[in-house]
Amino acid sequence: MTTMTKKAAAPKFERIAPDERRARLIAASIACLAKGGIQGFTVDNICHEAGTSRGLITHHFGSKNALLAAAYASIYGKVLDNLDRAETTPQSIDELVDMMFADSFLSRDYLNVWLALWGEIAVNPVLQVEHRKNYALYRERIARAISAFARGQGVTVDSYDVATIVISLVDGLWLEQCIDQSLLSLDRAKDLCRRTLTAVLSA
Amino acid sequence: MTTMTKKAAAPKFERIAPDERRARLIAASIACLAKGGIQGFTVDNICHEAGTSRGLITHHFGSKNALLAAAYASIYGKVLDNLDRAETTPQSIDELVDMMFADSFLSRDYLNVWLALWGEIAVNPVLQVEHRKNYALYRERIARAISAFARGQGVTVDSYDVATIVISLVDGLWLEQCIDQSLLSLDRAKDLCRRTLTAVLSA
DNA sequence: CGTTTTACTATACAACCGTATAACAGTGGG
DNA sequence: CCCACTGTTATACGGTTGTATAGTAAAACG
Repeated sequence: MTTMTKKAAAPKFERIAPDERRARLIAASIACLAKGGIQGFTVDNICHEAGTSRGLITHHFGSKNALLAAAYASIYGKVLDNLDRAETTPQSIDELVDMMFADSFLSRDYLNVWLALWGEIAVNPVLQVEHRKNYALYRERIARAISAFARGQGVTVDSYDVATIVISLVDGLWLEQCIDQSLLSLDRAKDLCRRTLTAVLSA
Repeated sequence: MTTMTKKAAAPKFERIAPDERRARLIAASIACLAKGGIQGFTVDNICHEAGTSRGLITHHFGSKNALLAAAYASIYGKVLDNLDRAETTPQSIDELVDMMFADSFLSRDYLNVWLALWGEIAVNPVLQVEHRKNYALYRERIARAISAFARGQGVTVDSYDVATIVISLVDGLWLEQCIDQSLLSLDRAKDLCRRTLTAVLSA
C-alpha cells in the first residue's frame, strides 16, 4: 500500500535482446567452469551467476548441453579471432612464441575452463563435434604461420608436424601451470617453448 | 520350500579382505572415469561397476572424494612403478621416447581417465595435494633419466628444463590423441617426440 | 559351539539435478 | 490504446546425488 503510488513501478526484470542474453549466459557459464570445473556447470550455478531465473537456459539454448557447446565455441572463437587479428607473419621466434601464448594472459581461471572442457570433450559427442571443427582451424593457422616464418628464414619444414609439436607443447605447459601454478611461470613457459622451437626449426 | 534342503545355504554376499575390496572399488572407479569422465564418477555407477552395494565406499574410504584421491594415487603409482621397473638408463633417444610412452599402451580409456582427473585437480584441493606429490616424483625420475642419458652422450643439459619440455609435450600429445584419436597415432606421437628430443638435446 | 567383530546390505534422507509447464510482464505494431 | 508476441519468472516434476543410519550375515576367536 505504502508504495502504491503510480511511480513508473520499477520493472520486475530486465528484458534484453536474445543475443545479448545469450552472451551473458555464456559468460556466466565460463565463470562457473572456472570456479568449479565441469561439476560446477549446473543450471542453478549458471543462472545465479548470470542473475536470471532457471528457465532461460532452456529458452535460449534448448538445453544445458547446447549451452556448453555454445560456450566452447565462444572461447575457441575468441582464440581464432585473436590469431587473425595478429598483424602479419611472425618475423622472429619470439614473435612466434608470443603468438602461441597470446591467449594465456586471460589468467588461470581461463585455463581452468579449458581443462574442464577438455575432460568433457572426450565423453561428450556434441562437444567433440565443436572441438574438431575449431581445432582444425586452429592448427591450420598455426601451421601457416610456421610455414611462412620458416620460408622467411630459408628453412623448409613440415609445418603440420611442427605445428602439432608446438601446440602440444603449449597445451602441456598450460596443463602443468594450470594444475600447479607454483611449478611454472608464464615467462619460463615461453622460454621453454622458444628453446624447443629454435631447436626443432634448426634441425 | 523346494530348495529348503540344508545345503550350505549359498552366501548372500562375498566377504573379502578390506585391501582387496578397496582395490576393486578403485578399479571400478577408474572404469567409471574412463566411461563417463568425472561426471560418471558417481556412487551409484562405481558400486554397480564393482558389484557391491552403495554403502561400501563410505565404509572403506570415508567419502567419495577420498576414493577419488585413492584412485589417482593408484594410477600415478603404477606409472612410477613402471618407470622404476624400467631397466637401466636409456642408451638412445628411442629408448628415452619409449620410456616416456611406456604407459600409453593402456589405451584410450586410460587416457580419458587422466583427462577427467586433470580437469578435477584444478578445482579439488584433495586431488591437488595428491598430484603435487606424485608429479614431483615423476619429473624427478624423468629428469634423472635425461641427465644420465645426456652424460652418456657427452652433452650437458639442464635436465629439469628438458624434462619439463618432454613431459609437457607428451601430455599435450596425449591430450590431442585422447580428444580426437583420428588426428594422431601412437607411432606419430612417438615420432614427433623423438624429433623434438633430438633437436633439443643437440642444441 | 557361543560370542564378538566387522564387512556388508538395504534404506532413508535432504539436497540438488535438468527440463517441462504455466503464468506473468515488458515491448512493439496496429 | 489495445493486442499479439515473446522474454522472463516461478514452480512442479521425477530422477539422481552423497552420506548417515540401522540391521544382517559371515568369519574369527575363545
